[in-house]
Amino acid sequence: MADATAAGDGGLTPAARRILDVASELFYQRGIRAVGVDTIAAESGITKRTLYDRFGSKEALVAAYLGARDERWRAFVESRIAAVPAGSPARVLAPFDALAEWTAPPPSARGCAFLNAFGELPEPDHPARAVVIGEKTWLRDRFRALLAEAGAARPDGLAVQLLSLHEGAVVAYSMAGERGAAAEARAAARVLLDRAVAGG
Amino acid sequence: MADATAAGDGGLTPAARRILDVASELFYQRGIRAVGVDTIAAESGITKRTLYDRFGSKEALVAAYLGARDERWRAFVESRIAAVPAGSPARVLAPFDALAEWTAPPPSARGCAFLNAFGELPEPDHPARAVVIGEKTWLRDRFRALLAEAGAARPDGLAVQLLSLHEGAVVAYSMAGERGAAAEARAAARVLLDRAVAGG
DNA sequence: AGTGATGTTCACAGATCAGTGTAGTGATCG
DNA sequence: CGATCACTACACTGATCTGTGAACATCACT
Repeated sequence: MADATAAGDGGLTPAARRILDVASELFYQRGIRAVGVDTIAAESGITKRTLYDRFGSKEALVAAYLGARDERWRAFVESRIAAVPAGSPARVLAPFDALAEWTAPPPSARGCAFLNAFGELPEPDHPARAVVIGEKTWLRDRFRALLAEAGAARPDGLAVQLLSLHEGAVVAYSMAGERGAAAEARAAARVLLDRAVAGG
Repeated sequence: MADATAAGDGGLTPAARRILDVASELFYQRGIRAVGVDTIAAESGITKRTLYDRFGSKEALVAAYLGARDERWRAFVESRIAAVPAGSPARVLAPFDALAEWTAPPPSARGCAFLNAFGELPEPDHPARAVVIGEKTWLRDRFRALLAEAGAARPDGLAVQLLSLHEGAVVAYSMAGERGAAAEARAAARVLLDRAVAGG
């Protein structure tokens, strides 16, 4: 049971964990194509042989990086949704609270990892593509469900509007340096939501 | 006066023009780092020597690509702004009309070239970075000016909201496959605008 | 005829890329 | 004991990367 190689770490061996951690940071900060496997191996203090024994290819490592990030982000958003009492229309705005928290302290200025990966990996069959597309469609569907729950009018269209506000706020934050973008997006979302709930 | 090497083509020689056209298409479709100068030279039927004689470096070619695209895009937006009579609050929405037109026919699905470049080129001193950041800040400032012109309340904050809606619509379109994202974003922007002009 | 700009051809440098082959170490488990 | 697993060490392949050097052709203009 107290298996050192698995359990509690997503089934990753210690070396695989280090590789994934280091690769995640490097991919995010410098870009995916800009980081070579030699660099990842060197920075994580693990041999390239082990990297390939654990992940199989750079493509698969990239997919693992984005998959793990996706999982963390979804859990974070869900926690902020759960923090708002069910039945309250403000639940719809919870993803904006999560975003505000995420953009609060460090001006990392590297923006959305999924967006960056999307721009860098146009190959339709790249294993990471499904992950990045899944992340955006998940958020849209999440908005849609929350809107339906709140009894908002036209939940499909409004979900697209809220998704746009959310994604655009990340862009405004990272590219235009708008530190208050998440708060502004939330305020705009509230206006749209109020209208749709009150029956405008 | 009838100088064949300059005039009417941004001062580009015929070979430079071909290189820039081919490189622009390849950079946009496949990503900047994914396209080598050898490929650009081969596909444009021009030698690598000429490429370096005209542009100096790949970095500079990338900057030229984004600079030209920025210029075209700004002119396109300005033309749509000019199409709305001055004094009409709907002028503020003109960039959304431009976006709707741009996302209308082909599901190119490669999204915003500036966003993609931003994700791919984190180096702070890359000559293309100023261009991509300039594009986003320009649009924000344009929104701000149009809002001030329309007498909207809180033009600074609203400009960030409209910028977010605009940029997010591109993301929703390219990544989540939302073909109606531009129209939805425009509708949301109108709600926000009406409120700010009527004095909500 | 002379000059300068434009472009070609082709070889080459030096680095970096993803990925593999082989051999060996130490620990754990049945 | 023997097998398996996780990992190291290290050399190596073949491709691709950005960028350069040198010699030559073509054309326009003066």
